[in-house]
Amino acid sequence: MSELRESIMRTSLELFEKHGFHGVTVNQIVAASNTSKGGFYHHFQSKDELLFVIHDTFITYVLKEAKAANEIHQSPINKIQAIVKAFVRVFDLYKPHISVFYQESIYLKPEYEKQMKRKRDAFKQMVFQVIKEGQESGDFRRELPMEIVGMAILGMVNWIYKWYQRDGKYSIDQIADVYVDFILHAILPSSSHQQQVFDSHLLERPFFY
Amino acid sequence: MSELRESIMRTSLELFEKHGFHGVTVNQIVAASNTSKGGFYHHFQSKDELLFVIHDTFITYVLKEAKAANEIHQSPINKIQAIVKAFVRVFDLYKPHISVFYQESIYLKPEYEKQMKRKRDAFKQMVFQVIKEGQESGDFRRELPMEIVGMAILGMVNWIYKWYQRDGKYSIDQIADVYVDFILHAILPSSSHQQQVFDSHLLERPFFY
DNA sequence: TTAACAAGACCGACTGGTTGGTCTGTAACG
DNA sequence: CGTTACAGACCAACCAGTCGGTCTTGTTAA
Repeated sequence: MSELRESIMRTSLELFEKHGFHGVTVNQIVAASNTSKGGFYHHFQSKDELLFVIHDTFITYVLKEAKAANEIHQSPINKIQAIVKAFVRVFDLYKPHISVFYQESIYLKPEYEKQMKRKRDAFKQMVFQVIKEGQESGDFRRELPMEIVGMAILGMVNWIYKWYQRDGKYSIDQIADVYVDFILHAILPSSSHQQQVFDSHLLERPFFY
Repeated sequence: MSELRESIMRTSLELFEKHGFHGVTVNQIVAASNTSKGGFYHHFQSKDELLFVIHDTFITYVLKEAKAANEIHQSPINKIQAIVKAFVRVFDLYKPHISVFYQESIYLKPEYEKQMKRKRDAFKQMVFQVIKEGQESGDFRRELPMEIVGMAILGMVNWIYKWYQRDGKYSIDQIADVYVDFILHAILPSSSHQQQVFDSHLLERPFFY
């Protein structure tokens, strides 16, 4: 790919994360990328396209990871574990993308917005499906409505972009493990706790206990 | 207070929620509020002040509710239950405020931003404190780091603004009850589950079980 | 080897439209 | 008659996007 194109993306990502899409002008972007208006508009149709590309980069990755996690494992317990772990880890790789994604998605042009919605929904449906399977197989508690549990899980993970910092107190893997433990305790029947928790990777990696 | 001022706030809130702060011009606001530039700037110093007032209205309310819930109850279990319930219910009352709050807070002017941060932090600290108390008293599991658990809870609740709809499948009280159940299962020791769940209000209001 | 040409990459002054905010005027009210 | 509440024409700044032009790189043919 083009050197300059990559540079513009990296630079604008930082700027957008700090000041928001509307808080950054194209002139600022080209200045920070050591290029010009001409250079910018040679590689991007518009400022909006730049916003879209940022969105697409990250959501495409998440979707791919989730599909892989879903196919590799059989039981709902292992599936949800793998999806959550992969999902949480994404925040270490793509935090700037995600910040922009959630802060500015409202400003995507309709055509772009449609594409995003399709991919977002595909991911959401995968999570819902796993929970449903788990409830039907009896691995998960049946008392809790699948949709609310699903949104609770998506919410607690998505919110990570608001507070996670790479040099913070906890590593992304520690956070992922706590989240998995938290979620499994919440959705597994009480009787299977002991067993399940000890089966999980939490014992293999006793970071902070 | 002034009739017009309230009208402007209501109207702009709807517009901001739908199109974002930058997607709405002052002219659109005054048109939708049946007033004029003069009317607007008679009541607000700037468009930014309007954004601030929206933020402040909601966060002040949340803080008040949380303090009340915290003072009324003694045990960490009841406290966390009450705080979560109150917190979730806020999304029914103030969903537009909250949407704007989380989407556009990045654009607050520094002076406004400072005030917001103080109140947000105060709320966060209350949640952290309750979890800490619970872990120290042995009511909550001690294996999970308080900060991560706290952010998980804040995240799953905060995310509600992305999907909750008043005329949706589940009422705000149902959602609140599921969240409380979900959280308590996650943070209570396994042994106390049976007991706790039956103690909670979940049995008093068997909506959908 | 090199001159001629083409095409893509990049430059930056300029513009047209938009937008937050101001200012002068006026009507209602007490 | 002064003060508050509002109206609406106006303005200055800003900003995404354009456009004519230059520079670089690759290709072809003599």
